[in-house]
Order: sequence, then C-alpha cells, then structure tokens
Amino acid sequence: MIVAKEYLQSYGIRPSTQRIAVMHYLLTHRTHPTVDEIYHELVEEIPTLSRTTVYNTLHLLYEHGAILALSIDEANVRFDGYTHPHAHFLCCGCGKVYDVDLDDVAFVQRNTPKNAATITEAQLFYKGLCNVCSAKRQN
Amino acid sequence: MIVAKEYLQSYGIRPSTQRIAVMHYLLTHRTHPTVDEIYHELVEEIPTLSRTTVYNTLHLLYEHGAILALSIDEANVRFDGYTHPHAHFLCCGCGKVYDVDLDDVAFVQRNTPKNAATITEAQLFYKGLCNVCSAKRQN
DNA sequence: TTCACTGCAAATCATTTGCAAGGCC
DNA sequence: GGCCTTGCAAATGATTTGCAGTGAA
Repeated sequence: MIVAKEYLQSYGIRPSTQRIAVMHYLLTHRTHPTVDEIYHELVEEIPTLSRTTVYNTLHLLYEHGAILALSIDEANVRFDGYTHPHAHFLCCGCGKVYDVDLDDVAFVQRNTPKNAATITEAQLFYKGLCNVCSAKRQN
Repeated sequence: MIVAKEYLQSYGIRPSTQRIAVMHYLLTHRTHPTVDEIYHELVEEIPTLSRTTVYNTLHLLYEHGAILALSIDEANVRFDGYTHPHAHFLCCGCGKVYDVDLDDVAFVQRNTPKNAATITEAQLFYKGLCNVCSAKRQN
C-alpha cells in the first residue's frame, strides 16, 4: 500500500483510503480491468465503497496521467467506409476525426501479438488538439 | 446510389433502400460519423427510418467487412496502471487484454498527424483470438 | 469550520431486445 | 406463403449528476 500512496502523491493526488486502494489494485493487477471489475474486487475490503467513487477516482487518476484508459470495447462507435489501412486522429477541441497516413504500413502486421492465432482487426489512433483548435485557444 | 448498391452486393449484402442509404452516406462522407449523425442525416430523406435499422445495418456492414468501426470515444473503458508505451491485444474468445511489445517504439511518434498541434494520447490495439482460445475452438 | 471526498439515488444516454407489421421472392 | 427486413416500444447497462452526509486539515 505504501507504494500506491507515494505513487499518488508523486502525481499530486491526495491519497485517501479509496484512492490508494484503486491505485494499488491497478499497480498489482496487470489485467486491464473494467470499472466493474475494480469495484467488485475492492468492495470486499471496503464494504462501503460506491461505484461513483471508483468512477471519480479513475477519472482523477487518468487526468493526472497516473493511469492509461483503453477504449477497446465497442460503445459510442464511429464508422468509416474507407477500409484501407490508416490511423485516426480525434481532435478533442472540435470533436472531428481525421485520417492519418502511415509511413510504414507493415508496422502493424509486423507487431502482431505473439500469442495471437488470428487477428480480426487492428486500430491505431491519436487524441489531441488540431492546429485550428489550438490557434483558437491562444486567443 | 448505384455505387453503394453494387458495393453492398459485392459483399454479399442484400441492397434494401435503407442499407443503400447508409452505405451511400458512408462512402460519400469521410467524417467518421456516429450512429446518431447517420440517423439524423438519413431520416430527412427516409422519414420512416428508425434508429434500430441504422444499428442493424451498421452491424451487418461491419460483420461483412464493408466498413470499419472505430471505438475512440471513452465508454466501457479498461484501465492500465502501466503507463509506458505498448500496444494491447483483446482476445474476443476469453475477453482478456494482453500487453504487446513494439519493435519500433518511435513509430507512433513518427506518424503523428500532420495537422496536430498537441497529442495527449496514442493507442494501438489488436483484436482477434489468442492461441489458447483458438485451440479450444478446434475441438 | 471549512472544504474536499464519498456515496446513495435518480437521471441520462447509447444500445439491445421482443415482437408485430410490412414487403419481397 | 414464408422469410427477411423494418420499426416501435420497452428493457438494459454503463456512466453521470444532484445532493446530502462524512471526515480530515
């Protein structure tokens, strides 16, 4: 638990019991858990824990860069009629999704997971601010 | 409209009015629309169109490989306490997410979108079947 | 005492499901 | 006629919000 506490503090996050528990869980379980998996594990040790707190804590950790968030599951999906290999760039300012050309289209195939028998899909995407939105924020 | 119809048929999909409209929209709009954006556009020309049909059609097109589906938005998210650059592999058989090492960690930086002022995040992931699940299905 | 944190309950939003009606072969 | 497709309405499931209680500095 000491590691998780110090880890939180190094990111400028106040270490409450619940936050330490969530951070500790993520540091010791490399299973890429969902909110529900984290909640169900931790409610055993902290019976009063609420789902809301788990949501709050994960958002906080994510905003401070202490954890990564993966949106692999399909929900709130966008569609693309262009089926050739390319990456995507979501601008968080205007919400638009741009296509991105890759300098090495073989990269994705070359890095196929070693324990994979078949790959049905591969996606690379970026999030950030586009030039237009960035310029607007300078004002 | 003729292009969309033939496109559907080439993927073995029966070309109904609604399916042609959805496919045509995706072929002529490279804006990576959401379900709702597609629905609101098309309900103008087909007033009886229901959201369910748009969902059905998109799933059908996706399963036949006629379109791509992007899960960029955050919903049903998984979390990772390991913040170093690596990719992920989701096995659709067991639902587990595995970490994937990259042979060229500079690739992602090198391919940063040209119209991006700042990048806050980049994700590469694969979907498919892991060796264990693939072996099970052979039985 | 104040302010941030927590947690319950209700609200919201996207998506799915059940089922009946319509249309095409 | 039979089957595939459509579309309404209700159900589901994840996430967010409002707000009141709690606890730590």
